[in-house]
Amino acid sequence: MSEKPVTLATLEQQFREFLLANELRQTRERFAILRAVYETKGTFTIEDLQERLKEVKFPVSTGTLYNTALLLVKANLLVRHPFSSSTTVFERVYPNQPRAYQVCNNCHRITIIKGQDFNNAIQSYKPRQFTVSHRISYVYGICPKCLREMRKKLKKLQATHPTPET
Amino acid sequence: MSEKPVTLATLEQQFREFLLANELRQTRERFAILRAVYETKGTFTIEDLQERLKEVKFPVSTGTLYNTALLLVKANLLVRHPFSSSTTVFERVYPNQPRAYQVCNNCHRITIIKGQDFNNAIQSYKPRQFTVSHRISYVYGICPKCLREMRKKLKKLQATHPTPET
DNA sequence: ATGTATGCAAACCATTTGCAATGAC
DNA sequence: GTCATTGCAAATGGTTTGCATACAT
Repeated sequence: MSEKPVTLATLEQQFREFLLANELRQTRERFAILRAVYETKGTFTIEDLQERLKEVKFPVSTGTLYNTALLLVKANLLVRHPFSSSTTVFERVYPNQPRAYQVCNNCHRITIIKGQDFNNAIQSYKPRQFTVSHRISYVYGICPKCLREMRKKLKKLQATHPTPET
Repeated sequence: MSEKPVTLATLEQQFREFLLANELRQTRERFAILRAVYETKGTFTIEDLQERLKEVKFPVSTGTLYNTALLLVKANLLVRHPFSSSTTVFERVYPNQPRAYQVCNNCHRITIIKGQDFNNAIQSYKPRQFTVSHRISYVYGICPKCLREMRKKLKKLQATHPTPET
């Protein structure tokens, strides 16, 4: 399957086409932000991005960052994750390889699922009418560590208030 | 496969066990909120929930709503969606049937994917070590309507600034 | 030249927090 | 009776907005 690790040039081209199609301008800021997104491994917040851009000597204002993040999401180059409640968590899109995240609802630890079989299964869905850009899956549950802790607590409590059944 | 439409009683039981295991109290508010979540079809915000609870004559304060929403997420009874930027969008968990959403990044229209084949594919992933509660997938892309509009615009622009290639 | 995008700082509003009062245990 | 939970209202801070300036077209 298509599995080549997308280059920055490809993403820039994609962004350029998007801007063109929507009659938006190709500014230095927008491409600097795209590059920063591309170069950031893993998830990040707007604040992280702003810091990164300062580091590479291309500081961008907060307003512009929010505005551009919105554009990048529309251009299918950036995803918003459902993690955290206060600050929005973003991550760049990996068009060729669908991503799956395992999320522990108790400790909020997040793991990227590697298994190719799972990813292939997700890839297999081909909707009519809808032009797919990328796919993201979340598997929610409890991680082993938290499960152990919860069981321990439950046992302790059952010792205090024993139930008639078993 | 397991496909029975979960009853409120089951969810209450699950919540009760969660509260017990975490040494949290079983208050009227918490169960009223669980019921409101259960009875709300589709996605909703905290504000929506608060309105709903007012309607059923069980008004709950904002702080409590946020607090309980967090607990319900931890208890695997509620999911947070990655939609919208300002207000968080929630939806109740459907433990037996994995959910998939088709999201248009341009107009933000969201469709629930029905196809059983896709859902079965997602179900097939069985991680070792991790206790799965539920699975959610998002297929991002462009809906037919937006695609048509973008193509129209592109064509119009190409007429104005013709490129040498084709 | 024209008008959109940026920077800056103020405004907004969803979410969080603190404290006194309530109610689960 | 004890202490977590609630309600209320104020504080917080992520996100949005408005306007003058810069720059892509």
